[in-house]
Amino acid sequence: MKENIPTKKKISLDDIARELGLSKSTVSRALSGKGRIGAETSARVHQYVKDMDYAPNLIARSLAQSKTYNLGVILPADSDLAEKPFFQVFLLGACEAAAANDYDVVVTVVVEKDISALKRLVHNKKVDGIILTRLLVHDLAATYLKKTGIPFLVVGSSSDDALVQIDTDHETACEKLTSLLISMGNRKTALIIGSDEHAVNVSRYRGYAMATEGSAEGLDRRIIFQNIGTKTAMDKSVEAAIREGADCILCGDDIICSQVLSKLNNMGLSIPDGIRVASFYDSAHLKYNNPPITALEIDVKELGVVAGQSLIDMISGKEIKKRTILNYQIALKRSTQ
Amino acid sequence: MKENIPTKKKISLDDIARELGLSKSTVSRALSGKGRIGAETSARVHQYVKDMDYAPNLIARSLAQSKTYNLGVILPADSDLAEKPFFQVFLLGACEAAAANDYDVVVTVVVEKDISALKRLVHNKKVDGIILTRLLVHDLAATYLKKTGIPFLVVGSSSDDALVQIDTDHETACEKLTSLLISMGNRKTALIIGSDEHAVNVSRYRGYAMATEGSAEGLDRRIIFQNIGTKTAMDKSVEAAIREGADCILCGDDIICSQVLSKLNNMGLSIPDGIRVASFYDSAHLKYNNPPITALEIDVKELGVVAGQSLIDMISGKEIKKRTILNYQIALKRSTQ
DNA sequence: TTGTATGCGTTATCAC
DNA sequence: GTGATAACGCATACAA
Repeated sequence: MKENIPTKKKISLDDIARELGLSKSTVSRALSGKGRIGAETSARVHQYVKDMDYAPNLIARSLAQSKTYNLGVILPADSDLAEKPFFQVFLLGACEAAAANDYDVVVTVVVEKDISALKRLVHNKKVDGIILTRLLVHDLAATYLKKTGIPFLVVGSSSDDALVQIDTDHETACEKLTSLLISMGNRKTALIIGSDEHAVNVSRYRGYAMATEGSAEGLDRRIIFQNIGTKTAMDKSVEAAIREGADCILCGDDIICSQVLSKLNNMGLSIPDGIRVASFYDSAHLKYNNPPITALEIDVKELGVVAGQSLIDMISGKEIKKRTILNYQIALKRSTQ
Repeated sequence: MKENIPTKKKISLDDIARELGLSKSTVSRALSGKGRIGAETSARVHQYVKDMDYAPNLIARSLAQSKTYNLGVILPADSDLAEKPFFQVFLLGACEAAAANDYDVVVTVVVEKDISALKRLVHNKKVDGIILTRLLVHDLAATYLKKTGIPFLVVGSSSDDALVQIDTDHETACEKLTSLLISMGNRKTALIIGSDEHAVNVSRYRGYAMATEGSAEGLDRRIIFQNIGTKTAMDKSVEAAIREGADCILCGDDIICSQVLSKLNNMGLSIPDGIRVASFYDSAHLKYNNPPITALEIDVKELGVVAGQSLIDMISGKEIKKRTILNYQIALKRSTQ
């Protein structure tokens, strides 16, 4: 009887073995390449597998090896972060690295004070390692993961040597940008920045402080606005900065910057004539603004790729650097000229 | 309440059974609740499990049941979409629905013409069902998934009855918004919209066309700009719209809108006095603009929740509606007054 | 109600 | 080089 109908039936190692007159283990070795295997046998198996479009059952492999070939990426769901493109672009990068290594990415969401979803993920052993995409100064997730012993890394900088870190050097970058702006003639450079519970904002603040402390005018607390989260707070900060005679406003990130721009526009201040503006983080939010905004440019997707690859290396038992620093660029635009 | 020290030893059904003088299957039934089980036995098992912090091996369960308890969410990585907050917020919603049902979310990335990552995901059987977060007019991914037989649904609207769809009724929404603007006195309402390869843009265009065709002025092709993707093209479109005497510009989405706003600002046109502006999609990009922008408001996170829950229902064999339509709101703001 | 036996599809450890 | 066979941990049809 001729069978022209392609059989949809899932085919297993057993089937292949039977069909080829071999044993399961031989077929397994032929496919994995591990252990000794005859050249001709291996060729036959590979040919058959290709012809029949054999799909190994990864679940079974997982069970046998106690490995999931999944990476966990933890995203913050706090409302102020939910729309930040950083996390999405990072995720794309991580997916790219994962796919290149035949891993997949499992996404889990946490909020600052509730990491139950993360605990569930670990408890269920659904991933071989975890990436924390944002680091808090007091980070529940990082603290928890350290105790579990599961391989993980954080995107961000910390003085905790127990953490494997991948980050841009925000502190140095912000210091350089701030210094540059001061050297360009801005005497009173204000800072409007988000929550100092976020490690990245602490780094940014430090960079800004280093630069201003070294300047002629020195650091002026009256034009520093930290923990700014709401539109109202930003508006007030801008007003206060102007009142104090700021000639330049540095924004902690892209979201803050676009709201500052809106407020300045509202106040009838033109950029760069009325006031200069720059941002410590770039994104599409700012890219097409008129005038273009001076900002730190970070290759976030690359950050995701590097983080994903590094985590896979950790899982594979390779030694990796405790701290990986990626490059940035200072893009001077018309907003500060 | 004392913190019990996490026991490192992995404990299995066998261990519990031995410890309690029961059999594996009894313990299994006690935990799953399936089949008959004595009340007292069940209580004993549950108590023991709680005390010992037992974590069932989900991989083993997957193998036994041929179920992964994973949802696949397919994200587009095309550069023009990579930073759109829609996908990120949707993903958060999907994760929420998944977590509520003890599922996890596996994210995979595709581009328009390359769905190899999706194929790998399906081939590897890493998920029980799939959500396509954007629908193209000629959608490779949807076509492929139909052939595989795996449960899946699309976020978007299609005339293909074979697709399970979840969407906002963009067509009606855009028609209503356009009609409203016309009725408010805008005689020449221009449209600047993205690729008509995206199903959503086709719907939006149809809504716009329906409304303008029914108006006094009728539909004017000279103020319709489709397939606009680059900043340059947007600038040119805005210029052309103004040249043709447009008194209002409708933007296909938030990204287009923010760039249109930038261009208008550049041209010295004030809103709403010089020209009116509205957008077919809202986001944080627009939320804090000054003046506030009239736009369609969609609860994207809720869309993600509904999509996730619906997919789980499909997987569970429940009958679900072929087409689920979610609500929207027309938010009239100062930009069109 | 509970226990026994078997299957899920691999990988790994041995002999041969 | 190759082939039985035992894990891996759970679910389930069937027997008791």
